[in-house]
Amino acid sequence: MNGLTERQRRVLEFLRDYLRRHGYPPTIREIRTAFGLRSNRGVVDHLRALERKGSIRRLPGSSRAIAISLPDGENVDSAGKAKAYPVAGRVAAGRPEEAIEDGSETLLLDERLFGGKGDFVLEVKGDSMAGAHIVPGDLVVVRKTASCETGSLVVALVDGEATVKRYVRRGSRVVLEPANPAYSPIVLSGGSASASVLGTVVGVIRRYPGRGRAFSR
Amino acid sequence: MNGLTERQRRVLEFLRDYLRRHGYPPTIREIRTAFGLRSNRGVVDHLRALERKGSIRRLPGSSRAIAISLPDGENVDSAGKAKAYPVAGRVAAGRPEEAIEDGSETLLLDERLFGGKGDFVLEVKGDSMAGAHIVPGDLVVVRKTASCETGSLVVALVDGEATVKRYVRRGSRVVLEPANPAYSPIVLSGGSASASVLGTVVGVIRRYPGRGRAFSR
DNA sequence: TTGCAATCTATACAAACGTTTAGTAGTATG
DNA sequence: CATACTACTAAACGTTTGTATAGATTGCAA
Repeated sequence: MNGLTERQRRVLEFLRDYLRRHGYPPTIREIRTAFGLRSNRGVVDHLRALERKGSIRRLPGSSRAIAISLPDGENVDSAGKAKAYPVAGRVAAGRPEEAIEDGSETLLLDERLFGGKGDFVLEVKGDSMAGAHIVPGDLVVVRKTASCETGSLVVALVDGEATVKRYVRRGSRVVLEPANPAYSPIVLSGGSASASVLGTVVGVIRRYPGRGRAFSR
Repeated sequence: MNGLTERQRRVLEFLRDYLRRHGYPPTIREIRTAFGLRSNRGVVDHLRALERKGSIRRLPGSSRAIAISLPDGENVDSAGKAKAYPVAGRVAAGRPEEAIEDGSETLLLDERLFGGKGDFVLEVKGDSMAGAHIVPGDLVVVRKTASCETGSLVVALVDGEATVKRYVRRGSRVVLEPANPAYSPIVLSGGSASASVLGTVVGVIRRYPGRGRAFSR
């Protein structure tokens, strides 16, 4: 289609990726390293080919001066933005929704980290998920998902309390298992509304005690 | 407002305009010429101010390495500020300092979370710290500290490799212990330079696999 | 077989580029 | 009144970076 060789296509892909991630194009040496080459010349050849075929434009003699035509309506946005996550409250401390409406706080995180819509943050209270390397005090990033995959961590509302559990399908049943043998699993019967899944855990943030940490609840 | 001065606002505007037009950011000398300045220093001051105020991010020492966070109003504001952490590379994959200079990426995190100076981010590779609830793929936030408290987690450079260990003082000796019995502890003899502590782990960020996660290394 | 294009190694060099030090002037802050 | 921040000049420094030269290797087509 483009008349590009496989190798050239890959180099172009790398250029686009780099630009998207960094906001500026790579140097020749960076490209060289990325492809494991030992000489600049290989890269120069590829760039020349790409320019000849119209995929890029270059400003000779100047660093990083590679203009890449991005596909579609993609922006040269790049720099990375922070996204504000509402901090809902403590897991096992009441309905998080209420806490969200309560407004209070938001947490800024790089949108590239989790980058979903309608995500929120909860602080973990109990140690029922220590087996899954989630400990009290951790902040979990929760995504309101319609469905859950088996084995994924979820935040569930059980008897009015929000807790972190592992979501497991056993035949026709759905079981919410803690990762700590000291706790007992919860069976989600189909019709009952005794427990509901609020969302999937997509991330964890842990802060170790120390000076200079201002964010606390 | 962003808290930018009129002059700084114009420089930022120029950066955006240049990027839109060329596809790559300008050099310092190009900015200088555009504003009719006679010294690089004026431009450097503006760029430093813009970076301090969160409008741009830079990769020190490298040409045209200015990442511009675009939409003006949508910037980091309101609740708090985001801080840019350099992503150094992988723990147990070479000297992180080199990786930082290598440039790569930065990660934006709420300054209230860890909020220190000279912090950087590493991706954990091995499972030597699973006992401390740090698993492969986790991002650790590292602070360059002069001294360490006993029992705290540190990133140490051992035989040219960066690894996460627990810092323990045993009488006159300092021992770097893994939290996984499969690995053996390392004794830091006073005079020897076989291992050095890069900094203290002040945070952990874990991302669970899923769609819509763009940030990967 | 010859020839060409693509891909790559190795080495070297000059220009481009970011950074620094030292210093000046204006303005706002407390 | 001192302190701090913005905005700039001037000159110099050291490195990054693109480019060039001289090859080698492979695959494919004339």
